[in-house]
Amino acid sequence: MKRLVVLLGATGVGKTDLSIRLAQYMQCPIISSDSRQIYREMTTGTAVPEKEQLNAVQHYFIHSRSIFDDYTAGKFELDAIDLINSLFQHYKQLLMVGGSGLYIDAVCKGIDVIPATDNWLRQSIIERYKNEGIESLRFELKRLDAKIYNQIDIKNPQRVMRALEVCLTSGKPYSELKQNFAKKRNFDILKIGLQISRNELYDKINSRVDKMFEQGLLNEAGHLYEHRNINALKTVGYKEIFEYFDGKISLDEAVNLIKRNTRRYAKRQMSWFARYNDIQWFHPADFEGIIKLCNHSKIIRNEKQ
RNA sequence: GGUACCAUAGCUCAGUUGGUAGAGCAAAGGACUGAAAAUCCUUGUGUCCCUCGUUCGAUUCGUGGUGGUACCA
Repeated sequence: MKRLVVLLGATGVGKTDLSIRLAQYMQCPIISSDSRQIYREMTTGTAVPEKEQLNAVQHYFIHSRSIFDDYTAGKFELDAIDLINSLFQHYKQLLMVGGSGLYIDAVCKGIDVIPATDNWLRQSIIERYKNEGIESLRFELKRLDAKIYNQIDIKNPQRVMRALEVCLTSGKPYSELKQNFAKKRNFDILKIGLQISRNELYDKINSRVDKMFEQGLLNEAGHLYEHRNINALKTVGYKEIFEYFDGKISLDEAVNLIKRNTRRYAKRQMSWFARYNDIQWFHPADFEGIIKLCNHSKIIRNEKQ
C-alpha cells in the first residue's frame, strides 16, 4: 500500500522548513495543500517557500493557478488525487504539506460530487442577499430543501447562499447530494501535526508579518489592488492593505490588523485540526521524533529513481 | 506651587437620583463539504485608586491623600 504523509499545523508554526527536510529524507516531492500559495500572483503575503526551498524539492500546487481561475476545494480534490495517483507510480510515499483544513479533507476523505454552479447564478444570489436580505433566501431554501435547512448554520449567509445555489443548479435538494461519506482512498494516510505554545506561535506570527513588509508586501499588494474584489484576494495580509490604500486605516493599523487576523486564522486552524483524532503531534524541532514515527509505520523511504 | 477636571474589565469609556456595574475593542472557546487565510456562532466579577467620615448600606455624597491631564504662575 502506498502512503501519503500529511504535514499540517497552524500558519507560522514551521511547516515549510520542516517539510523540506522531510521531503529530502523521504526522497519525494511535496504536494501543497494551501488554498492561497496556489495562486501565482501572491508570494510574500502567503509565505510561499523560498526560491532555494522550491529548487531543493519539487513542489506541486505552489503558484500553479491564477487568482482569475476561480479555484475551489472541489477542483483541488480532483487535481490532487489525479496527481497523487500518477506520482504513486514512481514513489512509495508522498508528502502533502499545508494548513487549509478543507483542502486537506478534500484529499483525505473527499467531498461530495456536486455539479458546478454557474458564476452568474452565484452573483445573482449575492445580489438578492444584498437587496432582500438573508430572510428571503432562507425562506426559499426551506421550501426547496427543508432537510438541509435544518442541517446548516442558517445564521451564516455564505452557507445559506451555497445551499440555495446547489439546489437551484442541480434541480435537486442539496441534502440528496451531500452524503458526507468518507471516500475510500487507495493509499494510507499518516497525519503529522506541528504544534508549539500559543505565545511562541503568536510571537512568530507577529515577526513574520513585519518581515513580509520588509520584503515588499506593500508593493505586491499594490499591484493587486485593482483586482481586490476577486475571492482569492480576500486574504489576510492583502485585504488590510487594500483598506489602507482606500484611506480607511493608517499603515500602522493595517500592520496590526494583519497580525491580529493572522493570529485569529491560526486559532481557527487549531479548532479545525482539534476535531481530527488521527493526528500525531510533534514540536517542529523534533525532526528525529517525526522520522522515527515514519519509520515505525511500515514504509521507510522511496527507492532511488 | 495654585486652580480646574479625571481615576470603573487587558484598552477606550458609559453608568449607578446611594442598594457592589455594562458597551465597544482586545482576548478566549467553538462550528465548518466547491469563497475556507473565507464565513458564522458563543463567552463580560472587576480591590468601581487609597483613607477616614455621613449612612441601615458608599463605586456613587463629603474630607484628606496618591497618580494623571489641562491651564495659570
